[in-house]
Amino acid sequence: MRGKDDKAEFLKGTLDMLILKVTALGPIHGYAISQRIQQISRDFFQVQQGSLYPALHRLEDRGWLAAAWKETETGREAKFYTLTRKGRKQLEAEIRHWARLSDAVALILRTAE
Amino acid sequence: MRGKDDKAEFLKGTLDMLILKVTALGPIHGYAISQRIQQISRDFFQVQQGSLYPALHRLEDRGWLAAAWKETETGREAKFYTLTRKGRKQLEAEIRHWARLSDAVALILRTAE
DNA sequence: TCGTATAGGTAGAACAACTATGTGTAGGCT
DNA sequence: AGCCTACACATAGTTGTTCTACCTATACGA
Repeated sequence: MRGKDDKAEFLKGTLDMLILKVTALGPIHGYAISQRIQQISRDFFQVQQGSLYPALHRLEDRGWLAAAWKETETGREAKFYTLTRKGRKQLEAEIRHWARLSDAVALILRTAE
Repeated sequence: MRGKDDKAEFLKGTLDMLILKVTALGPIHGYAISQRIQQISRDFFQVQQGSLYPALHRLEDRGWLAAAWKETETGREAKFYTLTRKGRKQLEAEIRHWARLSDAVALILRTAE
């Protein structure tokens, strides 16, 4: 069941940016974040729970996300995460960095043999 | 001196692909690989020697690069690395993976707020 | 003679993501 | 009643890449 073709792992460092981006769309709880990332990426990314929750705590510790317990639409308790002002700045910085990085990679991959 | 604006670190996993790509252009020694990557990426990537040599040994161990001591144009002994057939396949796989991954990231970053 | 560039390398720390495992509720199937 | 899946949170321990910091040695120019 695992290892279908490629295992779609994250490049270390991208997960934080993607989580911040998804929370920028509105308050959302952890489990839904992983579903969203999977859906939007058309099943390319599958966020393991052992990656998700440590990442959320990390982002909260850094003051980029704020957490609060609320009820979901299905009546269950869940921790909803909101992007802080600091987190928004961080997200913008990470997006800029990603753009420059992927441009640099493209430059190298584009060099003819 | 370090930490000018962004420190241009590698996303873990990209360095191997970039090294393979540079060796695909022809036999080249380690030190020159790091120069090439820096030049082609317009100084975005700076390959530290503590990243470079472990990576080269890793790639050689996996059979993706073959090494041989030769003389440089300046008359010094250096280890020249050549991409093996297996390494070329690996490079192609990594490029495909990178394309899909950066597409998936773009999908998420593109979602409107 | 001293510093820089070239050329190779290792040791140890940091850190993120993974696998595996745990808790507990709710709902559906047999 | 028993079992499975989905939902929702979480931690422990391992793996692997990259980093900083350090080491050797040659060649060249100031």
